[in-house]
Amino acid sequence: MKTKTNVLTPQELEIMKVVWERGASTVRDVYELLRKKRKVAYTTVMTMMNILVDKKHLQREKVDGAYRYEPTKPKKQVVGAMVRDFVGRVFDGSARPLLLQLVEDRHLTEADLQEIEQLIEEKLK
Amino acid sequence: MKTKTNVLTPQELEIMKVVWERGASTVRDVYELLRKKRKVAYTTVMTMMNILVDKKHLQREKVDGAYRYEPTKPKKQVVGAMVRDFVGRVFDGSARPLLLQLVEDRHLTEADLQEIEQLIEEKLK
DNA sequence: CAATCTATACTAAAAAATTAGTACTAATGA
DNA sequence: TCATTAGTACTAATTTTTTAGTATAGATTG
Repeated sequence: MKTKTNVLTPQELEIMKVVWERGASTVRDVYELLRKKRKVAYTTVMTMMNILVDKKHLQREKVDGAYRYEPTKPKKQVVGAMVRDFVGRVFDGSARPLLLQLVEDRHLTEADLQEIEQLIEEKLK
Repeated sequence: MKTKTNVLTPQELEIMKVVWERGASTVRDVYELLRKKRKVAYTTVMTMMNILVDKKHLQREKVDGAYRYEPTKPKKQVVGAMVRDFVGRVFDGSARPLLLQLVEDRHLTEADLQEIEQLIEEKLK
């Protein structure tokens, strides 16, 4: 079975976020955490994690009888790919309109804006 | 059939982009355009456009026998919602890390950066 | 050791997304 | 007017995503 995009689906992302945060984890670890937020079956989490192994987002190894899953790629890299995919699809690949939207769109505090400004100045230097 | 997210799927977005660009369009209009880029059946486009009517992204009216479909909401608004959804899912709702990524991530020309800086300055004033 | 619990494999099914075929109707052009 | 074509309705298949049940093998404990 071939996947169309190499980008994480929402549920896959949800699990990856847990594993990035916790580091190497068992299905149970992830299950317990997700369970706090919503109803989900243990086996569902396992299926998802195994799909993520298929997709090379996780790798697993047996430690003391139980499998431990860990990310194959750092979060930054995967999220970066997701951002590029999103910018590609929604803004035809140009980040500028997205930037403009974000800056306009009052989702940022003054401190945020100042930090961005700083960064831009550094870049422009 | 209930949809989980109210956000456009990739294929839906592809069609919406055409209709936002062209304004009120027939299935054939959209079909011809998409066809230039990839193989797709006329009826596929129609199905998608009717799904988009169900989802209230398009509305249609009969003009001279043929249906013409037009967006119910401006592109900016829908894309804004997509950005918010994305930021919510990927960055837990905070736009700042996305901004930082984009600014760092060499997808921007110097001119882009200057424009953003301008905007930020205005905002901060 | 038998009962129980845990992790995993195997299986599968519902829901959503994507794609498209077939048949019917209305317009049109010869 | 009749054959052809364009538009539409109706229907449905395939793929992907999401969710989860059942069975089994190994560990655990009373």
